[in-house]
Amino acid sequence: MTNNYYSDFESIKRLISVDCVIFGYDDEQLKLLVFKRIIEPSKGKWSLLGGWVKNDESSEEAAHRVLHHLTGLKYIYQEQVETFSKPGRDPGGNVITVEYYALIKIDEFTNQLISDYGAKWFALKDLPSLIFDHDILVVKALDKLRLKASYELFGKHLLPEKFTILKLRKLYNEIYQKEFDPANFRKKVLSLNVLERLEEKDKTESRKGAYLYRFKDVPEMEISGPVFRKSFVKK
Amino acid sequence: MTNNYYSDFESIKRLISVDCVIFGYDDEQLKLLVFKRIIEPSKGKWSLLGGWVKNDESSEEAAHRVLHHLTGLKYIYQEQVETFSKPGRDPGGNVITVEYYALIKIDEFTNQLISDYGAKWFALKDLPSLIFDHDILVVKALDKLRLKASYELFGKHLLPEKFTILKLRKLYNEIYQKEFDPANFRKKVLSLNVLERLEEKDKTESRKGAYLYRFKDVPEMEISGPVFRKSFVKK
DNA sequence: GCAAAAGTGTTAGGACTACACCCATGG
DNA sequence: CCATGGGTGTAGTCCTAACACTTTTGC
Repeated sequence: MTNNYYSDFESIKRLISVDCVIFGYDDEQLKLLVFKRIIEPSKGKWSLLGGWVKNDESSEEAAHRVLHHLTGLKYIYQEQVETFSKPGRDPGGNVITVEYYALIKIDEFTNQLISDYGAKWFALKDLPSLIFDHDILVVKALDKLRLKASYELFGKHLLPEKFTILKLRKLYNEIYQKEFDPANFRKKVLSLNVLERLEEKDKTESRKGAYLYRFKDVPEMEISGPVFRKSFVKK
Repeated sequence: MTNNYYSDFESIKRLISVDCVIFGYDDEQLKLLVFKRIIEPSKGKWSLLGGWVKNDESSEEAAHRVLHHLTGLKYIYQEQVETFSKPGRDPGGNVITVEYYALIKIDEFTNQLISDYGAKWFALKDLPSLIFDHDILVVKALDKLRLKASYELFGKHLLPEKFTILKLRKLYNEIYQKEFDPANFRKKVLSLNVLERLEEKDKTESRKGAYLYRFKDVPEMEISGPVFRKSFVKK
């Protein structure tokens, strides 16, 4: 299928991989899924989920393939972050990596798959040192995540279908490592008009009980400016 | 130098290219430099500046190399945008492209180099259709440019060393395709404290004459939030 | 004097912060 | 009845939009 106008350049072809920074949210903590590497070099050390990009697929497809294979989920939110190509970044070969982050609802898939792969969820602050330049990749993914969460109401892909405003606020607290004011957070979030209140209350976190909300079924939440200004956080 | 732990994967190696969206600002218009393609396929059609990523270099280095070769400039501002890898995106072969945008001060390099390459500056609105997926790459670069210009005072790499507030405002008008209010723009921009007023006036644009400014010599302008809110633009 | 951009001042409104305050209820 | 989160209200602050107004100077 592929033409070969470029057949003179066989010698500068390179291996392409994808690396996935997998975020989950559980136990009121933002967590990352990392893996005990099963191939050399650095076999046995912690790394991000990776995989090769095959000839007949895009990096998006490759990332989706490895994520699907791991989790069994058919839809996984993923977003391209950045591409790393410095020679020597992978001691095993001259590999270019396209980085993605993925958002997983931890409650939706079994831990069986995780243990099969020697994987483990770590809270951000407990994350061990990772191989190669993967520590940098994590920082880049977090930056992108934070940027995204500042431009649109975020949480659809990390929280369960139904959640309280408190849960959402705690997620934001985690992402920005700051305490949002409960009253102001509530008003701001509801004013965005992207949440739908259900006629159901959750009483596990308060005597009074809090309404459950879910994200409205809109194709994409378009907000033409920052959701949260820098000063929206206390102190 | 390179190990070959991955020698089983020779067959999925791919060609990597860089494509550069080159922005310039001249005649009060934001312009793009595009090229008459000199190789097949699509030889003779308009395209972005591209080049192969060699084995011993990163994509950043490759982009810098082709930009330097074109312009003769030793420092060029460039930023990675996104990576495109869909099979078939380049009819000439199975090529993965890392996209960069670059900012050029049009007055700083000769048009000789440009004509040697069959290149031409186009104002955004006059841009012809480009080969492959390059039209999409241009949109992505513009999005990234606009995002950047909303988070920090922008123009250092597009304007001459010395410029008036009017020039800066017209650049912002161009980037956002909107009319900023002269009085408010001035106050906002000066309040950011990143510009230095020179004891020099430019009288070409008004009888009264306007002070020239330049960007202060700070390593990087750190602003922890949007410079311009969405509502900063008129109407 | 007039036009046109430079530059300053002012006012109104919107958004956000901080915090007070009431509500509901399980223990 | 009290502690706790749920939820509402509000004063004050900050930011900015809109626009009036003065300045300067070449023509």
